[in-house]
Amino acid sequence: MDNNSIFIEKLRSSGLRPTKQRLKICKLLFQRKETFHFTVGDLSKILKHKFKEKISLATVYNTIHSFKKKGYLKEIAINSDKTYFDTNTSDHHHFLDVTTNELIDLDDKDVKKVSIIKKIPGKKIKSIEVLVKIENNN
Amino acid sequence: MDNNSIFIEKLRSSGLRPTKQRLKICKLLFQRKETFHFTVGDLSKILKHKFKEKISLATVYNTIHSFKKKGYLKEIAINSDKTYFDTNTSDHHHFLDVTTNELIDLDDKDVKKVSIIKKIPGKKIKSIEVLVKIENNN
DNA sequence: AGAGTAATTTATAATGATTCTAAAGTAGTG
DNA sequence: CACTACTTTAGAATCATTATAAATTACTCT
Ligand SMILES: [Mn+2]
Ligand SMILES: [Mn+2]
Ligand SMILES: [Zn+2]
Ligand SMILES: [Zn+2]
Repeated sequence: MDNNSIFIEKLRSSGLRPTKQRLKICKLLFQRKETFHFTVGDLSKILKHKFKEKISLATVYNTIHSFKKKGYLKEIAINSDKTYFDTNTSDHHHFLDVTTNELIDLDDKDVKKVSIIKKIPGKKIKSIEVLVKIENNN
Repeated sequence: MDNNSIFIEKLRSSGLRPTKQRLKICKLLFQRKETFHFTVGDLSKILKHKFKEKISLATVYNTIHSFKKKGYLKEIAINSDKTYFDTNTSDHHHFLDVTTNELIDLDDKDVKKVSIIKKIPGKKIKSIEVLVKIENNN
């Protein structure tokens, strides 16, 4: 699987040069079966362990912001302290395990259709997202 | 309405001394019909305008954190940039007007019961909250 | 009321995540 | 190869929040 050339194409097609830093970050973010939820700090640490050549923290920030702008990442707010990003860019629901602080995507079919009864004049609904906090039994 | 003595009682009963700073903050937060959503920065500015004697920013932070610990305030995460607090401490849903960044409480009866189909072994649901982003029609 | 104490307030410093800056390096173009 | 725009980078700046430590205040007990 030559994902690298896929990433090169992906970057080029959105006007971003496929630098080695961006390609490494692509590999880390987009070569997964599961959705990845992370902070820039997390990501920077993982990059440090995974690759020999250092990527500066500023570059990680720059890259994540470009990717967000291009629609490859979504910013999510579950905790006021840290900024989280999500490789699943669709509107979707989450489990948040409050004991581990882990986020898990919920599929649309895992939640019965949410319907909002109240209307606000002059406003329309843009998205509906559910956050389900979970904790250990007993 | 001598709310002041009510607040004094409320504070005393939870082991907090009713200082003049805390009483002013109580007035600002809890003498409202509508739920109040705010940041500590917001609150500090309002206090500055409303009262002649200055309350130091450190005290505002201290007070808000004590109030949260005592269960009089709830912290909510809707934006990664800022920490918001909510005078409605129950689990509840929100409209977020993305054009004005304004938060509006949704009553339970404004949202059809949300039911989560997926289960995670060993975990139980602690809360379910819906965030509905709204924007201008047209 | 006055003394003793523990809680509180406060100015200020420290922290830590994020953003900014400006210089050096690199990719695409011809 | 040369040119230019884009990108990376180290380090500084920013800003919200937290920590510190000294001064003040509230409560308790005589
Ligand atoms: Mn938090
Ligand atoms: Mn944000
Ligand atoms: Zn997600
Ligand atoms: Zn609310």
